[in-house]
Order: sequence, then C-alpha cells, then structure tokens
Amino acid sequence: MEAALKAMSDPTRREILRLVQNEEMPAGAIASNFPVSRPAISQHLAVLKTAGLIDERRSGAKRLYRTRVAGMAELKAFLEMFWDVRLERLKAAVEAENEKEETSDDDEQN
Amino acid sequence: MEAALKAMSDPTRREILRLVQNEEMPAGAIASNFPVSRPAISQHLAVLKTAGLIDERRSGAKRLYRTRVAGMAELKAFLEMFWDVRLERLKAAVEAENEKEETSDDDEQN
DNA sequence: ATCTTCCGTAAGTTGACACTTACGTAAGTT
DNA sequence: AACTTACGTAAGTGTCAACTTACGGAAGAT
Repeated sequence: MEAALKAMSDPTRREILRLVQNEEMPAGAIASNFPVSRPAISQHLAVLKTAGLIDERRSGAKRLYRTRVAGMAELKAFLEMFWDVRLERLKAAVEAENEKEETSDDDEQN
Repeated sequence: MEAALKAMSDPTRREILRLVQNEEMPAGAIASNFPVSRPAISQHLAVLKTAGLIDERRSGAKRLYRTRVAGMAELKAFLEMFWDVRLERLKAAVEAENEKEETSDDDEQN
C-alpha cells in the first residue's frame, strides 16, 4: 500500500496507468508514448507491478500490461480512511468506552 | 495536485495529516509524536502547506495546523478520475459528438 | 543457424529529498 | 532589558530514485 501510493506519485507512472487502464498494451507501445527511453519505462512498469497496480501477461516475445483493478481498489480503500473523519471518531469513542466515561457528542466548531 | 499526491506519498506526512485531521495542533505538539527532530517536522509541514493539504494559523508565538478539507477534496476528486473509467468514455463520447450530432442521454452501463 | 524484434537487467550519473545541527526571529514572561 | 518559549530557515550529508547507455536473453522470421 505504501508502495502503491508512492508509485502513483510519479506523473509518468500515472500516465502509464491511464494508458493501460482500459486495454492491454505491450511495453514497447507504452514506451512510445513517452519522451524517455524504453528501459526507463520498463523500470516504471516494474515499480507498478511490484506495487500491485498492473498485471503482466506474456504473449510470445511481447509482454502485455494492464491496470490491476484489485490493486486500484485497495489503494482507493486505503485513501478513503484518510478523508473519512468518522473513523477517527469511532476510534475515539472506543477508547473513551474503555474508561467508562460518558461524553456529550455535540459537534464542535472552532 | 501533483504536489498533493507527492506529499501524501510520505508516511510521516500521512501521519501528520491524521493527527491534525480533526483538531488544530501547534507544530511542537505535532513533532512530539515523531521520532525525528522538530525541524524535520517543520519541513514536512511546509510541504503539506504548499500542497494545499493543511492550513496554518498563527496564535501568538504558536502556529496551529489543521488539515485543509478543500485540499483533500481536490485530491480525492483528482484520484476519482483514475479509477473511474467511465470518464474516459464520456470524454470520447463528447469528442465523437463534435463530428456527429446524435445524442442519446441514457445511462450507459458496461 | 542467423537475424531481427521485443524487452528486462546491469551499471553509472544526477538530482531530489528526508534528515541532522546550528542559527535567527518573533512573541510572551519576569 | 534579559530570558524563555515556539518556531522557521540555512547549510550540509546520506540515501533513494529516475534517467541514461550498454548488454543479454527469449521468441518469431528467413
């Protein structure tokens, strides 16, 4: 998950993900969309694969890549926890319950 | 946006965001939660602020930080475009509309 | 078997970045 | 004024990561 977020933080890799989001594409075809060298793209693909964001399938001499939907879903779920404040409140409530304290749960505004 | 994603890719900064998600907190108090030095946290705060992910408010000698909800929302919206394939199709449909004038505005399901 | 295509890996370079210690500054305190 | 608190900023260091060129190996084609 850590790896997935880091992988997404690079603009080239994001563009790669965009390219292979809907269709499989061989490494060479992917590379031809970028100003950098083909090995550079190959390394990016390795990063994305390790992060679980793409799948690799071999077809003859070619290697076909495609966005891994499950990986994206996991990343999405992970990020949801960040902008979902209620989870924090839930956690706080559980901890408060440990001390058997009763608190008024008004909205605080500051 | 680029900056926001990059900022989120660091675990320390993610933890900072978590800390100040619900409440304002002075820089020193934030730093006390981490094993690294206070200046290090100060630099992380600067990165988060530049990325638009936190707000800074000065209160006397203290500087209070808090997660910037708008910034998080923008990041979230940006990421939605990645795992929402239908947007790509919508875009393609709009472009097709430039040449054709046939618009059926039903729900598309795929 | 040779050649070409397709692609990953090795090795080296450069720049970014997370961290450190040292210092500066603004606001409260005595 | 002098001191303390609460910070950011400067400067330097080590590590990582994105890139390059060079090379190797596997799969068709001739």
